[in-house]
Amino acid sequence: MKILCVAEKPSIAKEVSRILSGGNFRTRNSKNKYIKNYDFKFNFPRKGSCDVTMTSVVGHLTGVDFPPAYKWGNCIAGKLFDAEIVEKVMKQDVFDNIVNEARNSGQLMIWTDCDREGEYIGYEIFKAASKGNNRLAIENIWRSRFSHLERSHIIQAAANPVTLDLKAINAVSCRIELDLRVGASFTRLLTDALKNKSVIDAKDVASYGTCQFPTLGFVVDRYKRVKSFTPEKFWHIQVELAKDGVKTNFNWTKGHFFDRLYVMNLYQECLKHKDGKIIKLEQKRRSNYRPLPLTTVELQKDCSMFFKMSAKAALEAAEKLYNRGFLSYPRTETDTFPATFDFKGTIERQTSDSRWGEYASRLLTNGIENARSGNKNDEAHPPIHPVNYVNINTLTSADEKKVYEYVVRRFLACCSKDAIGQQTSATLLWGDETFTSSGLMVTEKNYLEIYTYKKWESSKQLPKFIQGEVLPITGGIIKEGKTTAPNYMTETELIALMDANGIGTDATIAEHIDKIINRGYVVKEKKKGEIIVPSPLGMGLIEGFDGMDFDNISLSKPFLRKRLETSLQQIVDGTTTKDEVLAELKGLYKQAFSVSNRNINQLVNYCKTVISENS
DNA sequence: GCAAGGTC
Repeated sequence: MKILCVAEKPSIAKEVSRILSGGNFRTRNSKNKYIKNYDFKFNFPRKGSCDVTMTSVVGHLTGVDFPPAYKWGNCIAGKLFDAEIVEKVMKQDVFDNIVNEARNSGQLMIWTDCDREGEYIGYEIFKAASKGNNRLAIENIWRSRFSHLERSHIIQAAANPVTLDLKAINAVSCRIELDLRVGASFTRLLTDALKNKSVIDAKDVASYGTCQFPTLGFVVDRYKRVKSFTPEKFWHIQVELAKDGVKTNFNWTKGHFFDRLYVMNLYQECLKHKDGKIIKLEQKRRSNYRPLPLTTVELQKDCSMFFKMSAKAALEAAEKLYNRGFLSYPRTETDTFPATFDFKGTIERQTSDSRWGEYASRLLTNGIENARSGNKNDEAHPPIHPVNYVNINTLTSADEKKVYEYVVRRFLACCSKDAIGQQTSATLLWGDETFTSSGLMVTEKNYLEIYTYKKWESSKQLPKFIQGEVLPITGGIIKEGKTTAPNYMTETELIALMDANGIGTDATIAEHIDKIINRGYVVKEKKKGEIIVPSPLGMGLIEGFDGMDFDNISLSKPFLRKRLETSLQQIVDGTTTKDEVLAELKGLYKQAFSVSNRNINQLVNYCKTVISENS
């Protein structure tokens, strides 16, 4: 019996082949330069000794589009909500390889990632394989379930296949259809209308996407909050006292008030007392936690914050390092290491480095701390970690140097002890009011020694107060402050917002940000750090849509996309169906489209006004 | 010329 195994990407095909064959496999090339076919023997408990060919695709095999009758210009944009959709092969050479290899195979086994998209890619592989071999039936397809590449886990997965999950496949096909219909119809509507009035160049496209616009919406929303902010004054009491020649400031436990007179009255009462009394002294042990295992989103947030690197550049650098075997797979949502993870071996490979090698050695001698466990798991990939050692001086790209060093330091930090400090705090009673002051002493830096990006330092120490002691107040004043505007959006914050609202995935968040930059909807600006602000066009589009009278929905906010995500999960869980979700969400977007279509001139004129006001 | 999702 011959069994054809197909993974989602070349690296998995190679590694699984190596494990199942015990290293004894033959490699054949395919027409695609990334894809190899591996032949070996393996004993499947259900079939006995089999000839296996293991190969892979490179992500999705097929894409969707409208038939020629619905080409841009051939029909009105609104028609696209109910137009026929055709599937097209995007990578013919990859597709052909599956067709060929399936011809004389008695069994197909899918080894794609254990997530929703992986299930759908499995279905695409099945369809390609059936082209070459019509004896393959979907209900007989083996689907392996594996979440990492540890040997015994892979052997287990090979022995215990399940069937393809049609519910997950339907969920993805629902997403694909909705994104295409909504994206294409709104993009054509916007582009044609804006071009018609010369708001955008003839060569430009004004795209709408279910992820692009909520992303743009976040940026516009923040920008408007900054611009419309009016500071408000507030008042509070601050006290200073001196002991042993050391002056210490105490802060009011009541915080601050916006009513000056009220604060004034309390202050007047305080002033009747010359002395204050230390009524409480406390010593607390403080921990500063080592970081969680690294996900893609965290990597991008940190690289943006620490190195001013765009999310896209960070992911690209990590991908290059992965392709040369230096880092593990860089697209992961998992922040927990598998129980079998080889921490010792991974740390040992870093001991020769001149920057962090000594620390790595010390960890090995003094004991590796168990990494913390987060609560995210994509069931497909482990957290990002260094695989093989590379001296960063030999890397040519500055981004790659930074990303590799960061991943190593982050990993070593994960295996280190938390930082420990002692916090001393004192409470002072002055008249009827209480005030506090505290000092921090970092006693053990631990992970902070290696994770140099983060600062947690000792503050000024408190003098040795004594419980109950009465000390003269050397300064008690009313201080005026004012509320400050929120800051402009940083890329780090934008990534966090998208992640929290389910806009995009670990693999696509960076692309969405990049896209709205390339469309000219937002720009990056240097202003004490890098910020992202909307362009007049981006402002105009969001405010234009927000000004329309939709029925309880918004085209610029993340709610609809989030609702889709929730519905997709319900399809997977079996509590609803693809048809129901499509009917509901397509209906909502279709309504919004017809309102937009009616008011498109208003939107265009509005964009025009905003642009001319800002030029 | 349109989307978002995989991956190289």
